[in-house]
Amino acid sequence: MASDKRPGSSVTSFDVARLAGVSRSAVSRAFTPGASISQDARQKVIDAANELGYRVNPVARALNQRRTDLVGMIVARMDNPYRASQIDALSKTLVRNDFRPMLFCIDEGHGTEQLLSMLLDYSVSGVVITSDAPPAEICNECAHLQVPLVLVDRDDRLPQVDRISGNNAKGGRLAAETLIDAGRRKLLVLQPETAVYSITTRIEAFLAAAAEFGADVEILPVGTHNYEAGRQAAPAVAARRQDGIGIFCPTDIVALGLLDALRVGYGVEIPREMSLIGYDDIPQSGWEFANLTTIRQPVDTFVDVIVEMLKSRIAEPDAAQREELVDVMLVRRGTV
Amino acid sequence: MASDKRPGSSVTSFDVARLAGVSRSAVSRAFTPGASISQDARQKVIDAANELGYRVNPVARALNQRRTDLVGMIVARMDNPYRASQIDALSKTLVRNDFRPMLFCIDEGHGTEQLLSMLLDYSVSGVVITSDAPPAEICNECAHLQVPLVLVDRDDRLPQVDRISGNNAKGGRLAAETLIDAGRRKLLVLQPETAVYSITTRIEAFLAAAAEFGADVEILPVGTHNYEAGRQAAPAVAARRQDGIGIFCPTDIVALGLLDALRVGYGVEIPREMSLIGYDDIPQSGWEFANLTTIRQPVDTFVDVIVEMLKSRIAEPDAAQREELVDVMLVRRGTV
DNA sequence: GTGAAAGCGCTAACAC
DNA sequence: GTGTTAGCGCTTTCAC
Repeated sequence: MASDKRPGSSVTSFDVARLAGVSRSAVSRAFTPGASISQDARQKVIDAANELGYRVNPVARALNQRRTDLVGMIVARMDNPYRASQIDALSKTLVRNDFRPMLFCIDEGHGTEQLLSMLLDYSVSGVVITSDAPPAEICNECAHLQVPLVLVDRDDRLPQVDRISGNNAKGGRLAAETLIDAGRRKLLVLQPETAVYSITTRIEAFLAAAAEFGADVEILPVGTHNYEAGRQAAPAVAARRQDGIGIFCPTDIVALGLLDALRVGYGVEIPREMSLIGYDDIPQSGWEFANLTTIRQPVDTFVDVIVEMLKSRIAEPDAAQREELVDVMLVRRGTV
Repeated sequence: MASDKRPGSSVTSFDVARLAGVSRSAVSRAFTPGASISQDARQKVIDAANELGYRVNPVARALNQRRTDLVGMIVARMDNPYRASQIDALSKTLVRNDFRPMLFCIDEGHGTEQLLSMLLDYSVSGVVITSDAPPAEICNECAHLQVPLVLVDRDDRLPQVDRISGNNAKGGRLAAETLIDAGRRKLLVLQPETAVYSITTRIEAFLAAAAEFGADVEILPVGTHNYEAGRQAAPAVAARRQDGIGIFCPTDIVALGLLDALRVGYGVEIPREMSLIGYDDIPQSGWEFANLTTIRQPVDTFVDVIVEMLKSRIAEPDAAQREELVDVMLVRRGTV
């Protein structure tokens, strides 16, 4: 039988100790993995705790361990469904691993300072930055204070700051190969001016592969990476509909804007007149209107690795910086 | 000059007190709005604190106030862009109001028990439930433990549990009026089997208004409320293309699935052959392929009210239950 | 392996 | 107003 009285109420380790006939230290030890306590004592404590509905108070524990179970997630561009799905998965995985996710959404490096204090003041167990433009200042601060930090799709290389990204190099090359396999010899790549590490890497790999295959590549700058940016590129792209081009958009959301505007606004037939490939495999890419061929980044693997990294660094704060690459795969649909 | 030494480090109220030449209580008071302290003393404390880079330790504070600044956000269906935008906005607004958002994503009432403990153990300042199927058990627990709770688009009526929803009644009626104004006399509404309060209310209002205007209405059940459900309804809807129907989808994401499948799979011309109206105004509804007429729920107003409710209830835990309705508006695009 | 005692950093009563 | 005194509930030396 569990808690009989107001649950979550003020039953303390003291109460449990008394009922179990042990000291408060014993209670503490019973709930501390790896603590030095006899099997017998532990069982008595557990029983008493169950009877009283006791659970250790994480706030009190945090106060003297100077560490909470909180993990800060810093994220920008939540309007990109890919980000939303990352956060969704990450939140669930953190909880499964006994962490408590805090969510900080930012607008491109805005409100950073306040955020920084917040995280540090709460002595979080770790921080995950999944943001295009996270202030380097936070990264440095965390590294400095020994707060485990995982950077997602970022290229900052700081000692003891772990990194994870999709295999952008492979993805970029895959995109080029796919377009070339489809017979496209003239290639076009949309490059957001606000391009960040992951996108830049994809594009570089794309260019390298294109060069290798002897294909022509042109770069078309676009404002940023969202639907609107892709849409606005449509006139320039439509102007080249005679060329039988193959287009690479380093983010699905941009590809979708372009694709949509191309078809609706210009009646361009894809893939008859041109081929298009995106990156991320967001749900919308599978929608009928889009049916976009793209490169999938497996979100679940991402988050599993993130949490694993967090845990290892908590265990070994001084371990060498780690860097993981998550495999990507081609998702063939109808635009190539 | 701010923190000069390791910031966020172990500078305590004691250090500040010494430097300012006051007691630790004075320091505490200086950082407690409304506390009884002289302007002079406060200033001395503030100065000393700045010099030392002191910030009150929220964990320690939480321990004896038995309340943190944490607010739990419980959310399901994060894959719906409307939800993602709500969370994005809510997270930002909470931070602006000195709360710290924790995010718990759930899969339709899964993993609830663990979640409940979490929130209570951390003595959160409040909980916001933006989830189609949040376990009533959590609601009861919170109400019982005096944890401020705001229900978004839910109909559970518990004492001291505040509620907020869009004006679904107005929205449903608006949808009907819009369709009828466009000359549609035969109406069709897609009703998810998993329909929840907000959706049910919209549909009821829609039906009532339709009846009032003497229009025919048929209800088409669909599995749930996501893109796929809308898509699967396409054959049944396409079968009625001769009838010049006006369709109401109580959620944009469903409308988009239907619309997309109708056009791509059946070549249905909208709004020539039929009219379609959605609900939520998610970004994708403004995309070229969709250009969906819909009912907008202003996310910013939503979150402002949510946070305001949280604050008032923290101030007055025993106040009467409140219920707010956020106004909605018609967004005319091209599907009606 | 176990208990006693001493905090973690802060706030809340209570005198003054 | 202000300082003193006690805790908040837990973990952690340190003896045993």
